[in-house]
Amino acid sequence: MKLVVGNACPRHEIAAVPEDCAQCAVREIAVCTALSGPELERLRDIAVSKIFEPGSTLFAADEPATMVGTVVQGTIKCFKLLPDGRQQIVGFLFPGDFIGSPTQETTHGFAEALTRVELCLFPSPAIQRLIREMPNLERRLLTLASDDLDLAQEWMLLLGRKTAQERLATFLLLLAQKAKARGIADGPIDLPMNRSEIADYLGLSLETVSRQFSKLKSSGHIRIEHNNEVTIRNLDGLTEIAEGTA
Amino acid sequence: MKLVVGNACPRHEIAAVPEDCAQCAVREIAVCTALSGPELERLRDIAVSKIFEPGSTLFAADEPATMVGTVVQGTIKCFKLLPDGRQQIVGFLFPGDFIGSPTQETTHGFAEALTRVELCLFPSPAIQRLIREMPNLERRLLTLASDDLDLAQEWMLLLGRKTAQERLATFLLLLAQKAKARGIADGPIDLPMNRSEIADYLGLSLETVSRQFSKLKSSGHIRIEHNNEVTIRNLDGLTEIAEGTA
DNA sequence: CGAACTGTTGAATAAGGTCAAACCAGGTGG
DNA sequence: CCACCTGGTTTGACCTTATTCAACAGTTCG
Repeated sequence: MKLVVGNACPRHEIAAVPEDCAQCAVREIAVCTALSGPELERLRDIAVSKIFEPGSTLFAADEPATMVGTVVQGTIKCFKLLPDGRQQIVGFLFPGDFIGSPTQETTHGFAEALTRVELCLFPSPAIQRLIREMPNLERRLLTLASDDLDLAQEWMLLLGRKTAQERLATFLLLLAQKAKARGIADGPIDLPMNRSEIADYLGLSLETVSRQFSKLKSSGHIRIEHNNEVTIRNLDGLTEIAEGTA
Repeated sequence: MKLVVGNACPRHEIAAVPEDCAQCAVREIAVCTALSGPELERLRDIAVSKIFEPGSTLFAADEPATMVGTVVQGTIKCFKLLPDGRQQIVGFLFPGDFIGSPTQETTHGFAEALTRVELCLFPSPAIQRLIREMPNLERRLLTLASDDLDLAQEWMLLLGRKTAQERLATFLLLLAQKAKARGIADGPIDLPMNRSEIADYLGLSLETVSRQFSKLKSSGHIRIEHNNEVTIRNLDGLTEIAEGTA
């Protein structure tokens, strides 16, 4: 596996790259779970590891799509922009998530690192060749795309029809669920994004997000520590709020 | 190709089914464009034609996903519901569009016919077998899923960040664009859905949709006939409104 | 300590929702 | 033929929710 350092990454930040997929932190949950043996080796052979510092841009909209890959470490926000600067975050990506679309020629949105991010990248021409030759890989990508589509549609329901309170509750439950999928034990949920970014994900203003946090806190549904660690104290109650059945 | 009639379809409504894909109205734009010759024949062999009357349900949420297919005629709304009845339409499907996800075991939303709908359906087990054997088909499905995902994210931007006026303008431009893709010449756009359904797609109330129609009408951007035929009189202006640059 | 940042809270405002009445076709039946 | 109904739509008046603007608090870091 080759090692490349992102533009925004100072020399001294280069991380050690695992030679062996078996030791990879996200081996069990990323795209590569679809592969094993020689197929996995072929994928590893085209992989490039790249580090991005917090705040750095992974790609902008309407550029040629040169890379797709797996998030190994850190959190990414994917978003769309309106000409006047209004922003809608369409998804946060965590370790194990796949970034980029292997079928699209150009990017259709922006991606930015919220924390220090390590990516396991696959250059487009190479991955497209592999997809052709490895049906397992293509099936996995189709499954991922379908799941992403379903999540996006669930979010359309949230953005189109839910109240501010319901949106925040849904968001916290989603984070909890995603953390669980990554094998992170119950306990405080880490919020690698700030209030403004949560607002841009939920289609709200940052003040409204803050107010809704306060409400959930004072109603005893959650506890907040250091502004970026949330503990769910009443899962059922929070679920009812999220679904509008409270 | 077998012929099956949907529950809601009285006997006398059975339509003639084309024996030959070459004569199919959506041959040039549907999934099947990825295939030809013997592959196309194999797909046709598992296909089942089914008619749905306006208002009938194609499938509900959280059912086993037994079918996927192509819309041959008519318009479908796909939507999500909240327990209290709030509805978000996540997409309208027109002739040539693909419905259903071949990878998902259960449905994740509802689908309902807005007009008389003719579907060219592929039963799940059979299509999954074909996908395994025909990489062209799988690649096409991956492309479709990626495109759907992008549209869904574009809609998240609309639902999260656009004003009522911008939403309606964007909606009309989308319909015009989709009509064009189906090879329908410029000219009045047909609205097979009512104001309430447009509202449920745009995350608005039906009254707000109506008011925004009136505004676009009196500002000369559009003309409306019979409440369901819209002519765009100022494409550039409408585009500027849709993007928030007006 | 003070600057810069992020988050919280309050007051005023605006956008869109809700409720209700009027409108306008397209049918139905006297 | 025309009055009447009916469903969808439009329009108006009022209300609610979330936004905007603004002040303030808590942290972090030089």
